Amino acid sequence: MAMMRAAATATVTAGTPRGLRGLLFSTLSSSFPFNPPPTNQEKPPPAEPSTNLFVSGLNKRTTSEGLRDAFAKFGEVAHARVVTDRASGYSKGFGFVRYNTLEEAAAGIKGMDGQFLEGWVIFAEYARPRLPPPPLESNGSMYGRQ
DNA sequence: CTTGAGCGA
Repeated sequence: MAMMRAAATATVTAGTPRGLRGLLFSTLSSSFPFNPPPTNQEKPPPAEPSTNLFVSGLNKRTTSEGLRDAFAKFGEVAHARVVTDRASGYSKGFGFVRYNTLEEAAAGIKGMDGQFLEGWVIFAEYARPRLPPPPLESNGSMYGRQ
């Protein structure tokens, strides 16, 4: 009795890894060849063209002046601002740069995107409009509307 | 380090 069990266990244990591995590999290879990623990873443009530029990856010590000076090489910078938390006064690590024309903005993005600034690689792309104001309707604010 | 806030001219 004992030898039967031992023989069976040994046989199964010895043959399991190879058999399973070969089977799985074969199945996976047939089902998933080196095809391109099945995930529909679309790559839409960063944002619609705008004169406002969003720059991220800034160093904590980088200031609006540094941004303006860095982007002024590709066009006239109408406005440059590094976002900082006014509550604590700490830099959030990103900023915004506005040009007067879309051509300058595009030049600034293509010229500064992926470049190093203050020791950090920065990313530049078109910025989106700021957070929209909430409808904010509540009792007391309405004076007979609705 | 990845989407900002200000109001005095």
